[in-house]
Amino acid sequence: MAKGNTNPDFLNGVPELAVLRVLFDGPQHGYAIVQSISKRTGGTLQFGEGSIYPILHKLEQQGLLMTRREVAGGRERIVYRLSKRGSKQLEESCHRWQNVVQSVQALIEGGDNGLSPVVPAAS
Amino acid sequence: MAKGNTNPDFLNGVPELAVLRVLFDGPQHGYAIVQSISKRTGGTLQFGEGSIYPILHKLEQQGLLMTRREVAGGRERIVYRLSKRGSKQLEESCHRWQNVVQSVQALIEGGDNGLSPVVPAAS
DNA sequence: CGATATACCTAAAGGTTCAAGGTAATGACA
DNA sequence: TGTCATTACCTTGAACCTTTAGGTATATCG
Repeated sequence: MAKGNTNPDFLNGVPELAVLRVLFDGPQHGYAIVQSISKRTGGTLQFGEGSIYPILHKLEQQGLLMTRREVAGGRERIVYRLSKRGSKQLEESCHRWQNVVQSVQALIEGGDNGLSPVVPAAS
Repeated sequence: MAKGNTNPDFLNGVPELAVLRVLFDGPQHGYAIVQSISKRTGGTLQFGEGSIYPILHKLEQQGLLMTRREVAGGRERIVYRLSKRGSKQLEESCHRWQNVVQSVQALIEGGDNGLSPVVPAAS
């Protein structure tokens, strides 16, 4: 049954970053966030609701998101909006992300240029 | 305790990739691998031995690494070398990594410009 | 009414990484 | 000789995150 393949490739912390980023462009409710992410990445990044909602709740608890109840068409929806601290966190997360990308890139590409090989054998 | 906050997030599957990449440049033993990674990334990526050894064992079990016992200075060391399948896996991992990077980048940068919405504004 | 899409939420499961410890052998030093 | 620091290898326990797969409820359309 549930194959439970958890953290697939290199996505870790990415859903959280995605949520923050999407909300940066304007308030949305959970269901819409899920689809915005998919839409924005051309379907490459598809996080299910089961991944997003827990994050939404966590971020709200941390004060990074504000919520507001809205009624649209008789349906109640919870609209999430980025707080000031949320914006800050987004910036920080982006920064860390770039940092990781750079490091990994250096690792991948930084093959045999310049660096001296590990030859301790002297004595 | 807890997973601490030493290393930022976004590192999932990265240690594995790092191990494969480092070994691509030549056989090494575990301890050296740990330090090679740190050295190559200028200390940005520092995975402890507790992270690396389990990966080493897993990769060996999967046939991606070959081992050879060596005796250097009376000490026995286990030297790991990339297998053919390991090389293939490295290439594939790099590819997936680039893929994720692209997607996230699109998400971060692709605010509301450029991409055509799904609804091409009829009438 | 029944089916579908929207909207929200939770539980169980599984894999990953981390910190922190443990064991040994060597070489240096006094 | 004894001890210290370093190298090398290994294991454990906890905590974390994401996913799958459900569960609930309302509105709209045929």
